[in-house]
Amino acid sequence: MPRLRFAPSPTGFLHIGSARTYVFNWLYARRHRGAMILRIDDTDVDRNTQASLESIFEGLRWLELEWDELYHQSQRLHLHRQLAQALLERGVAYRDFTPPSAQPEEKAHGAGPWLFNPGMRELSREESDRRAAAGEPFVLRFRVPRDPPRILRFRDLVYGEQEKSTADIEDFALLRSDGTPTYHLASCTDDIDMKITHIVRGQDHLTNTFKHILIFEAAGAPLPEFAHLPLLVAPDGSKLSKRRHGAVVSVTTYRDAGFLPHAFVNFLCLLGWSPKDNREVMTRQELIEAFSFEGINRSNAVVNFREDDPFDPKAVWLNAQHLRTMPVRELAPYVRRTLEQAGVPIPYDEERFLTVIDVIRTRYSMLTDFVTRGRAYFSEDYPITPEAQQKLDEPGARQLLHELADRLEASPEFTEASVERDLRQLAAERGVKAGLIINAARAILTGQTVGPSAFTVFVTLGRERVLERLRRA
RNA sequence: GGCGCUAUCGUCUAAGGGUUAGGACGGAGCCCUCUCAAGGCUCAAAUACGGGUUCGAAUCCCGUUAGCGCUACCA
Repeated sequence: MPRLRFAPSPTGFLHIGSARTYVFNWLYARRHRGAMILRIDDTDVDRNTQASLESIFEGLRWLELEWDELYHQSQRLHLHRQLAQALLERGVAYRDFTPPSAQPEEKAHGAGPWLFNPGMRELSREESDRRAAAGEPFVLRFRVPRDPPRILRFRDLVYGEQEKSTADIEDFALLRSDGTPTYHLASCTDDIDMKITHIVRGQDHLTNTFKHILIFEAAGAPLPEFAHLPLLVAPDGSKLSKRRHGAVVSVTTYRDAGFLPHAFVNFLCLLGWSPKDNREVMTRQELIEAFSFEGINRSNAVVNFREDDPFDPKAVWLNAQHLRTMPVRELAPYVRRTLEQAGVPIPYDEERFLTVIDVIRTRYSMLTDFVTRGRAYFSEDYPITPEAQQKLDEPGARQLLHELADRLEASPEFTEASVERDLRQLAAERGVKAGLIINAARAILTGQTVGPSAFTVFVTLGRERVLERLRRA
């Protein structure tokens, strides 16, 4: 059974790129009936924050992609140290007593890459033990094979055959001088211990993978499959960052803007992945069934936002598609929650509520549209736009609306057909175009000049509210 | 600097030796129409550049350029 993991470090809010990584992991896990593991990689105590941790859970819960197991790396430090100790004992790791941050600028223009600190690889075990026992601080480094170097290879599920010489890999740190594990050590230790079968992560880890292979080998553990994902970038090709690009990179921004979690997931999937059959609007189940690493492409994907419009037009379009086509019964709870949060009343029983949603959702693209553009369908307290005001101010319009109210009240029925008949008859008798009354009616009934068919609006609102509003005109 | 990855319409992508290089979003237009959407139809829009291999290259190879990643006691 496949075991996948998503391992965010709680050093910032949940990033849209991280969310996509989670989605791909989840999709593969579900597709192959595997386990989805959420592991909080909180080994960098200086940068971890509680707010960030909460943002991750909040964001992931909103996506509605549940995980099966949860771990905190900080509670597993003993395992990391255990492996570090074993590697030291076996001689594949060594202590480096060089003080930190000696020459930061020398590296910048240096001719070759830094590989290790001189003298430290050759320290005898006795001297190393003695200095450590004396309390001298050290970092534990991996002794990367050098004489002769080795060619490391693996087959990435997305990027294909990869190889790199150990001559180009520095003796990376395993343990910091305060004894805490670095990312490489902690991550590999846990991946081994949790029996992770597929490591699916950002392409920024592609070259790190060689270090990880070294650790896996040294630990005597079988290699998992690796699949690296192209990165999400800003329109100028730079990587997405909160500082430069603001709220667009945070998943809570999409939630607050009225995206359906499901549509957002759909959008994320389309960034760097394709089912290759031209399908785009897909349900969760369709995504699960269609997902495979072969469909992932290898170049970075641009999230197409702008200063004045923070959302990728395709994301908005996808949201509209889902909003309009998903079973109305599934949509209703989201609409209800959105209205409740905005303090808008819902004067309907469940069935009527569904009908109203079904009528108005055909022109909406965001959940928030229900509280803004759809306000008049729920509340008596709705604004009249200037355009709508104009329709009402047409000569004779108000008088006609009042007359219409009387006729509708007297009419034996109140259906789309009957309302249309009554209205058109009134227009004919008064010698005006039906459009005049229709547009004025929509204006007073909804506060807007745009929306569903006016006759549908009449019936949707119900006779009582219609009469009251027409007479108020 | 070293090592690695990538390059198809503005954006997301399909085509992986033979297609008028396909679809979608966005844009323009037409139809429909009580408005606005939706829907239908149409248009504009791409293989980074230079070499090679081949009867034939977006596709394979080399180079250039550009972007990105790694090169930390961050992850």
